[in-house]
Amino acid sequence: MSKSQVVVPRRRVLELTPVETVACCSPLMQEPLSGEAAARIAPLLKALADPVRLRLMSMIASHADGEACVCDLNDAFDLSQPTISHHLKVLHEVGLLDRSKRGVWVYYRIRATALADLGALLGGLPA
Amino acid sequence: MSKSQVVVPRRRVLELTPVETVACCSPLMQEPLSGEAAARIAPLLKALADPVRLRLMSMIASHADGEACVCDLNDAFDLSQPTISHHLKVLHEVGLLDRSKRGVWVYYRIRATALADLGALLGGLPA
DNA sequence: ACCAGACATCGACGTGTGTCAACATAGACA
DNA sequence: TGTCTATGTTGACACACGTCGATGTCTGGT
Repeated sequence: MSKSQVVVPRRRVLELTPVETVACCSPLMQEPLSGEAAARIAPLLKALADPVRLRLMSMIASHADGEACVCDLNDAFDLSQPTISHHLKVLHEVGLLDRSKRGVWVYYRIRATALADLGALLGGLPA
Repeated sequence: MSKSQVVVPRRRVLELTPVETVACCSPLMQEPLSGEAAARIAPLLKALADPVRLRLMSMIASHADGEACVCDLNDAFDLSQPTISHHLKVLHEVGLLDRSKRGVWVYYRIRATALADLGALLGGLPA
């Protein structure tokens, strides 16, 4: 469990992808969400709220090394390459996927903390 | 395949709200999601992937007794009554909210297991 | 029976979203 | 240089979605 993954330190004040701003919030059930908090979290859920993107996340996450090449993902769906590229972009823009280019190939990797934070927010991780 | 997509995870054969069919699935990261699994889960996330509905869930959940009257919810937003009613319907239809009418008033209640299952699915909580 | 209040439903409008074909870009290699 | 392959981008389309005003449906009280 010591795999190299970028992982962010605790304290940041920078402009970050939306997912970075979620970890702060208490579980959904504890107290009413502010309008701003809801506006920050909703895009993350919206990014996941698509069957194709859900499968993409799942395929990337369960892939060896936790990353997957676009070429592999393309073949797994009966959709055009631009469509897959679009979905990956959506997931990347909200901060759920990291993107790294090696040679001609592009690899996507899930941000472990992102899903964990979202899950905790919904399920109320007992900790 | 043969029937409609009833797909019983365990023993249940009833017609159930979509949320009932989620609990069976292993965390997102464990193995690639099947097309059908993704198609079942996505609507749940889509229901939550809206700032207003997120706040509605949060307000209901954090309310005393875990339920809230529509009249209270209406006042908390700067939206028309039909709009709130619509959002509540969406959440109810996917099985995230229970609905009970007492007198003239309608009360909505969170399905605790629903959010927990979703959270576990995303965050990997091994419940 | 009637009226008033609490919610739901309907129809319509503007906007957002998933998808594709066509095109653009960027490495690798001869 | 030029060509091939892997991805991203653009423009366009149909469809879904959030919102509203108007209307319908209950229920309780007068």
